Amino acid sequence: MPSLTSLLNDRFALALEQSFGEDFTRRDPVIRSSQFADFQANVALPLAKELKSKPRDIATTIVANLDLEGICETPEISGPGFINLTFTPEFLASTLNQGTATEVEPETSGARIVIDYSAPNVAKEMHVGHLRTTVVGDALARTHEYFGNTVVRQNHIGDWGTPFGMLIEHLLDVGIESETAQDISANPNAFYQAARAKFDSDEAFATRARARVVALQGGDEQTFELWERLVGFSRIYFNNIYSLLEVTLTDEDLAGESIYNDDLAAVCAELEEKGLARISDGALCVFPEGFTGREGEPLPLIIRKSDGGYGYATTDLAAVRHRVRTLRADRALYVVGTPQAMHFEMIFSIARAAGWLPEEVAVEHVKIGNVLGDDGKILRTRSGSPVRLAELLNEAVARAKTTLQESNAEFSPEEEAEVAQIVGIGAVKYADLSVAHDTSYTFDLDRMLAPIGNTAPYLQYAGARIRSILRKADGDAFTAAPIHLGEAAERDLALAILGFSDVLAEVVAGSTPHRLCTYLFDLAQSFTSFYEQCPVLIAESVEVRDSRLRLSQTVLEVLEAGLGVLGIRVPERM
RNA sequence: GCCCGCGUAGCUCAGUGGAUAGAGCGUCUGCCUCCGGAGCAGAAGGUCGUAGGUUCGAAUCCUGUCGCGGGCACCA
Repeated sequence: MPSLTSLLNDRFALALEQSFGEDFTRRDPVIRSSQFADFQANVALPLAKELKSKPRDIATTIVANLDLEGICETPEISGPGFINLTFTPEFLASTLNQGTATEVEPETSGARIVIDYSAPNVAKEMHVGHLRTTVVGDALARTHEYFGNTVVRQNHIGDWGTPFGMLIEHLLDVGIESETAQDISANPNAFYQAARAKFDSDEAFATRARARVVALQGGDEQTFELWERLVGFSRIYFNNIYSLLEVTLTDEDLAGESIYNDDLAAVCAELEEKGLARISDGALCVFPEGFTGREGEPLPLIIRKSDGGYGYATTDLAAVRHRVRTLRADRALYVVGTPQAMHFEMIFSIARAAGWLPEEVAVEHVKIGNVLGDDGKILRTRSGSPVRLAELLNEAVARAKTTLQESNAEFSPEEEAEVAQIVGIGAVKYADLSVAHDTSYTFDLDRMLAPIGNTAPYLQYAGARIRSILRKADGDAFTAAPIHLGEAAERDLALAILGFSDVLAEVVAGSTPHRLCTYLFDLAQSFTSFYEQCPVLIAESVEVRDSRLRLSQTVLEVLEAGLGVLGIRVPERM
């Protein structure tokens, strides 16, 4: 489906050239936002400075040269520099009749996008903090794929480093085949906390743990096998959560810290060779330009600790290198919490300086804001521990089920469970996606599951309603019928449908899934409004009925595609 | 102390230098003889923290200031 904004911008570029000469054809697009209702074009901005600010005259000149025959009503100058455009129903209808609304123009797609998201820790519980990076990252991955890009998912799990000494020793203590060990895959925190407690209180254990870290990093075979067992238990846990969340991550996407172990020495050596790293207080450090610490002194990124060990900074540098060199990224997204902002600025800056990150490769820290409790602090349970993700998701599904039971619809137990899953999980994911990813937001399960407002259930309900209509439509002869847009509500709905490709491109360009949420909510509202005003199945004629059926079906396609790239399903009934 | 981010309706949040700053929730008023009322139509509600500056035009850009959050040497 052609993008309405690019169509208009082409026409405007032509009019600008005819009005003021070639210099103005390569200006910024005139139409920037996709506010299709009361389409407004602002033409003053790119010209004001050169033309001594006579916006109304400029607009008049442009309108005189603007050819929108068959697309819009006569353009109207509605203020200084403002041109009002209204699409004709015929143009909208014929555009809809031409093709598929969910089709994407392949011009800008085809890039390789590496997306780093989720990143839980081995032998640790996932909490709400992981929820957002997982959900947002997965939505971005799906959106890029839908858009036609190749996505390489990277789940940068915490599977390496000092905690593994104590975890492995604890595993040996409780027995590799013991129930306690198996329990990691269901309840990892218990295991981790037990190991931690022993490490803090038992000096002999702590000594063993430290020795075990050395053995692990030194490549000791038996230690490595124990480590693999631990990771294996956790993998089961991760996959259970991912499956509950309906997230696309698989074992093939696992790219934990451990895989960079063999690169760390080389990373350090290369930085030293290039004169970027030097020893400071016994540690090998890089001092990237523009970063200062507490006393205004240059701030180091420590790439090799004074004890010879490596920290996460080195791992992240190795990861950048790997993503460009081996994974051949055109663009890399790091869907990671906001507190890491400075860390990644330093990493990216050093990677550029070291030549690992060429100019043409874009890297982006997609900052994930904190999830807060209603006290405005990071969400925790009453006892002060982070909220367990599994519990939270089960609660959402349980509440969705209760709502279903209170509704009029009759469900079989299987169907009820299925729909509760779709709605409950969809609600949580949508809540994470519908606010800008970098702002922190207040967690409120009741609001997420509300059937009204900008929530997943509202959108799903609109979809289920359309499905209900289509089920009763008795055949699909209407799919070949032409769409006519007689009513204002129909025209508004058509305009909403045609905004899909623009929004999708915007989400891909700016990593902003919440824009898609806003769009879909607006679309669903346009549909319910249309639904109230325009009878579909009981329309006055077969022609109108078929036209409206097809319009409804198109809305469903867009809703499903849009929610689909967000990782949310539309139930058959709810 | 320095750096980064935020401050928009009672609440939760959008807002890409453009018109009279928008949604949702909550509140209030209407609407089921009719395809699914988990809905729809409408109303009230704002000195965009604050003081300056740039601009034809500022919630948006710049400077100061107040408040909140986060970060700042061997954890990740």
